[in-house]
Amino acid sequence: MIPVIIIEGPTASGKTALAMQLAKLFKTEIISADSRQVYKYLDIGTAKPTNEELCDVKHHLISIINPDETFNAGMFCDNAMDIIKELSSKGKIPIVCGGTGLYIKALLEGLFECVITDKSTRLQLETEYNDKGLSSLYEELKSVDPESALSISYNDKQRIQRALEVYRVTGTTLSQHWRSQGRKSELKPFRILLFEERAVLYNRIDNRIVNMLDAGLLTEIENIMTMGYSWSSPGLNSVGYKEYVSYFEDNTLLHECTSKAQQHSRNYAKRQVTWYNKCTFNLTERYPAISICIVGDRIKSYFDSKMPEGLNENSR
RNA sequence: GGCGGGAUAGCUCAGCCGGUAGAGCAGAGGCCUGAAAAGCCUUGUGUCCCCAGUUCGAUUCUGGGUCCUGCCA
Repeated sequence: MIPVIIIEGPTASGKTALAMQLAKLFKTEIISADSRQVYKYLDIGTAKPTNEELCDVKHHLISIINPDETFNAGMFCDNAMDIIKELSSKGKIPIVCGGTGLYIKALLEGLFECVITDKSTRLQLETEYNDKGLSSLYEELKSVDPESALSISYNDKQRIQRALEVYRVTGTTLSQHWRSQGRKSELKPFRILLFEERAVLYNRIDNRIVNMLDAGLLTEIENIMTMGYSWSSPGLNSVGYKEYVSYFEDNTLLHECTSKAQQHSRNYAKRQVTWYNKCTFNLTERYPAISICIVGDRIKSYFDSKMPEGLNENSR
């Protein structure tokens, strides 16, 4: 079992700052579990660590793909596991830090075996959706994989298409894949959740968006467009960016876009909190109230006998 | 000043020929197995601006008021 420290929490809860402090304390590196920070050039709006922080502590899975590329939970797991093993072999406890709950769940619990690299089926399903409508796709799912259809809403286009895609490509239903999926995790995680009172968190979020503008968010967007990317690039479909389409394209007032961005960030934070409600953590704390020394000790004693060879010296 | 348009849920607005009212968004709660900052589910009693009139009954019609707003001056 490989020890890893995992830091989770809703947006603007202080994950980056805590990760920095723990990385220094344990002389280790950080693996970002963030579906947006993987994008190059989207720096300000995704609240990436600052250049200074990136120099200070080595970060992984940040700025690794272009705005017109896609990333997913499977790619995250593959990449993250490689890095985790590498760090672990050097006697370091990797710190996984990020707000993309699915990525961390996938890392800890695994995904079923299904590698779909060809995008033609997905495109085909999109065509069928446009031609015949969602209900037709849902009917197909009901006949092919009634079990999955039962748990997927007839309105949930994304999941209906996904379930059909899996079936068409692999010849096996999604529910069957899940049933035969193994759940052997190689990781021994120490999970930390950063929480905050709703009102305080919302306030932080609102301020953060304003600070992003001050930090040059609009210029960042203009630069990305100048590089040849467009609003249809997957990376730009992110909270804190997509709300500004109308500012650039339709002359919508800046403050209207900003208040939308704030609103969507709050919605996002709420969804994250709901997700975390059913996860179990070794430590639940507020930032910056959290004491690094105490957390450090808790982590050390938790891993105590599970430390890889040489780790104890490294962490002192 | 003249001619219009409007006043309905926190916000933007629907309400056909009169029977006390709904959508989207927000808010609240929840779901989540390769798009997850995505996607989805549940949840809507409010002086229908005020006053009078017509009517068995008015948010809905008529008259008067008040306040917004557009065009012309």
